Amino acid sequence: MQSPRTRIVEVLAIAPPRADVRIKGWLRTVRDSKQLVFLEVNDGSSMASLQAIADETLANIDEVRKLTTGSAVAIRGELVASPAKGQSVELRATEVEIIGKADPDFPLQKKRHSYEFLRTIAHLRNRTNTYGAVFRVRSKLAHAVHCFYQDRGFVYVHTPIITASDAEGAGEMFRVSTLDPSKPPRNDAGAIDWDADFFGRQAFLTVSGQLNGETFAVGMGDIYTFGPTFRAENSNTSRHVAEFWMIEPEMAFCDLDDNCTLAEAFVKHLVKTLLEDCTADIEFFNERVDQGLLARLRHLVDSPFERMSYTEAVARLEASGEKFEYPVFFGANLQAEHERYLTEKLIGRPVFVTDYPKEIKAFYMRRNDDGRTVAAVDLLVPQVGELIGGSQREERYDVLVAAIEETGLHKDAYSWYLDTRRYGTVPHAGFGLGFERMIMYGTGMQNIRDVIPFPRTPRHCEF
RNA sequence: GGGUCAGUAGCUGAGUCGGUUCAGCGCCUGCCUGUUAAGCAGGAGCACGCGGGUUCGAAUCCCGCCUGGCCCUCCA
Repeated sequence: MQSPRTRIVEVLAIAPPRADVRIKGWLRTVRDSKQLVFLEVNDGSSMASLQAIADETLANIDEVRKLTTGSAVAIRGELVASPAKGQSVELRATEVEIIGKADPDFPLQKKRHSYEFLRTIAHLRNRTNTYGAVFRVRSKLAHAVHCFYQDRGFVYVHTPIITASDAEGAGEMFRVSTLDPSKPPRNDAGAIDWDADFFGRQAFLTVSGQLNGETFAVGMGDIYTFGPTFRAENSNTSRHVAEFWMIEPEMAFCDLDDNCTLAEAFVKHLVKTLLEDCTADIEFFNERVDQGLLARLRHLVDSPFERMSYTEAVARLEASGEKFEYPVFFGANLQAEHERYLTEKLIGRPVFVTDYPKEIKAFYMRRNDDGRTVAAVDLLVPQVGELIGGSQREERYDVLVAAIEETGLHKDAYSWYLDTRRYGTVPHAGFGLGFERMIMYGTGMQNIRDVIPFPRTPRHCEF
């Protein structure tokens, strides 16, 4: 059994003096002189490190003196008020155990590295201030997601990662197969014989748990999913990854308006959690990453999100006089430049855009009475763009079948989905929130590859 | 997939009207100091992404390729 340790976040909260404090962690820096060696130890439990002082009374002081950044140590000593500036307490070591030395070529220095470089050492970057903070925040937010829904009586549903529905229209999918790609079995017609594949049919990684989630909502009431999602799009941008996490609540007896209300409460709850439970980390981001962060987060919590229809959004964009690369007109997809202008310039905070033309949205979205729009909603936020996409679902069987056929899909493939509209159908709605994009918004980090531990993007699947 | 910018020591950058590469940090050695991106002195380390071409001579000009960043498309 290993000897006990106290996490540094807890040690820093102790009122000195306190004898026999034991910590374990990794050295952020070592400053040595003739009599004293200053060891800055971080164990990931907090932004702050603990300074330990070793002197010549230690038997292994010569070894300690030569310790390099990145080495793992266990230190035992007395926690005392620090006589020098820079820290309120420090650990006067009576014992320094060298657990694991770091080779001198440890790549993390005591100075700023570029995010690009740190991505190439994603296995080590959690040992930096920035990424340590990012991943502590990520963990807290994940917990907050569950708290929010569990407190409201939502049921957490584990929708499948592997799916055979290949036509949800949410993007390119990764194929899941056990066939040998160099010599796949062929049928008489010469085509690949998917019947011989593992599932006896084509299978893919899910692009959304929504359709499965819906089936649970219309039976269990309010449900949510929270899991990985996959898109095989060749997207090379700062806000797209091939594997990301998404939260998808789905509510029975719920319309688009209720949907927006929940989404707003959800986002605000996550931001409140950040402000209350991640204070040190958020302050760090506010100082070093995005100076406007704290003000923006506080403002978000206090003010209602804007809501406007797509029709109104188009009208306001047209009236803005702004020159856009892509023209704005009813029926056009809102481009990133339009969305950014809306939320950053025109509104200045998060905005729900609702009721899009049916032609540019998915088949399952509820047809509005005007005959030309559907009950869809996107939540646009400054810096990040689209944070949430959702809709009220088409609960009317005939209308849904017509929409499937209009889209050119085969209704047979959706028989299980259509069953929910045959057996006790009810109005229901839901949305998907991109977890990484939420973290970007909450931390001010500008690249999605820097808020997920090991990002998967086109041509990148290291670690 | 399209566009655009970039690729110089381990890292961050400087250097280009073409003429034997620099600085800081890191690393090694020593000194000094309750230090804190410690300080001081010394040292090792890069022929400049790869391949062609122009030239007496190219990191610096031209062509191709590779890699990365960003933007657009896709969406979360």
